[in-house]
Amino acid sequence: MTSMTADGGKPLAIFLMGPTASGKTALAIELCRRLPCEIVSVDSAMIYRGMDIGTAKPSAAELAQAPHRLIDICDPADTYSAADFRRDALDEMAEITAAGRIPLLVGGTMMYFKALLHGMSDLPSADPVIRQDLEREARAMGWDSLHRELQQRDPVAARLIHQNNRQRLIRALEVIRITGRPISAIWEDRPGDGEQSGKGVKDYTYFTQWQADESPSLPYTVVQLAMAPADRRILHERINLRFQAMLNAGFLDEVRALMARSDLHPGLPSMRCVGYRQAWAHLAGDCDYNALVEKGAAATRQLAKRQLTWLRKWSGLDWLETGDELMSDTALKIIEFRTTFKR
RNA sequence: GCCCGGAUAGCUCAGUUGGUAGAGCAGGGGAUUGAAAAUCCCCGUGUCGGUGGUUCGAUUCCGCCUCCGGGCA
Repeated sequence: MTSMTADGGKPLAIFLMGPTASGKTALAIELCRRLPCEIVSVDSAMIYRGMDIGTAKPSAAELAQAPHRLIDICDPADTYSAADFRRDALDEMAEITAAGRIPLLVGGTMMYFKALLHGMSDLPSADPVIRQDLEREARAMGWDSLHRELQQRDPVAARLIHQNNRQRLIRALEVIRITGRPISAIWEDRPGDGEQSGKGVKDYTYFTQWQADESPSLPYTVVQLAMAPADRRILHERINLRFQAMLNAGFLDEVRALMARSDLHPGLPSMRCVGYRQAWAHLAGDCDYNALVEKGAAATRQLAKRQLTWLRKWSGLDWLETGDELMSDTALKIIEFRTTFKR
C-alpha cells in the first residue's frame, strides 16, 4: 500500500498541476475519496472572496466533500504574493501532515508551485509608496531613464530585465531602494535552494532542472502529477464552453457586485484576473457582449498557453490525459510507484 | 431587373501611381524571485473571389461571371 512517508523519512506530498480548464478539481476530489488527502489550492485567483464564478472555484457541495485550503483568504482589495503563498502553504502542509494525512496541492499558478518547491531569495516585500514614487519618476523622466538607472546600479539585472517590462523594472529598483543592494546580488546570496551559490547569476532563471525529491527547500517527498488534454484544440474547446457557462451562471452579476464597491478598481491584481478584467471593461461600456465572449475566452486560452510553457520545461512530472476515464486509477498507481521505488 | 460599394492572412481591414503585399486581433514559441490568471520578448506566403483581356509583367487597369452589403424598381 501507499506509505505516508517515503524514503529519507520525508512525508509525502502530491502536486496536481495543469492548465486552466483541464479538470484538476474533479480529479483532486476523486483522489480525496481514495486516499487520505487534504487539498491545498495553488491558485492566485481563488484566494479572493467574492470571486467564485469567474475563477471556477469549487462549488459549496464540492467543498463540503473535499475542503480546499487557501481559497477565500483575501479580500479583492488585497494583494498577495508567491512568498506569502509559500509561507501559508508550508503551514497548511505541516498541519495536514501532523494530522496523519497527505497534502494534495492542486492548481495552475505555476509560479506558486515553483516558489514552494524551490524557495525564494531573501528579498523584501513590495512597498507601495516606493512603487508610486518610481512610477511618478517614470512619468516625469520616461521609462527609459529608469532602465538607465538600473543599468547604473545593477547591470546584471538590467541585462536580464527587458526595458519594456515595467513591472520587473520597478521591482528591481524597489529592491535597491529598500535594501541598498542590487537585486541580482541578493539572488546570488541564496538562489532558491542555495545549490548554485557562488556560480553567479547568469540567467534570470535561478534553476533549470530538479528532481521531485531533491528539493532541499521543501521537507517533503513530492509526486508531481500534471494533466492536460492530448490536443490543444480540445483544451480550447473546453475553455470556450466554460467561459460561456460562467456567463450563463451569472458571472456578470458577480462582477457588477465587485464594481459596486468604491474601493475596487481595474488596476488591482484581483481585477486583472482573466475574465474579470474583460467583464469590467464590458460593463464599463468598452465593448459589447459578443466582444466580451470572445475576449474573455481568448484571455483564458492565453493563460493556458503560458501555463503549458511552464509545464513543458518542468522536470519530474507524471502526465495524465484529460478525458481518460481511468485517470484516477492511473494517478493512484503512479503515486504508489513513486513512493515505493526511489528513482 | 438596374445602380452603387465590397471581395487581400483564421477574423477586421490597409496597401501596391502595374514589378506577386502588411497592420491590429486571434494563433504559435519563449521568459518568469513578494502583482504571476500579472508582466514582457520573438514569430506574418496568403491561388490578393473566378475568368478573359491590355501589358515585358496584373493582386493593382478593363470586360464578363460568382458571392456579400446598401439603394432604386
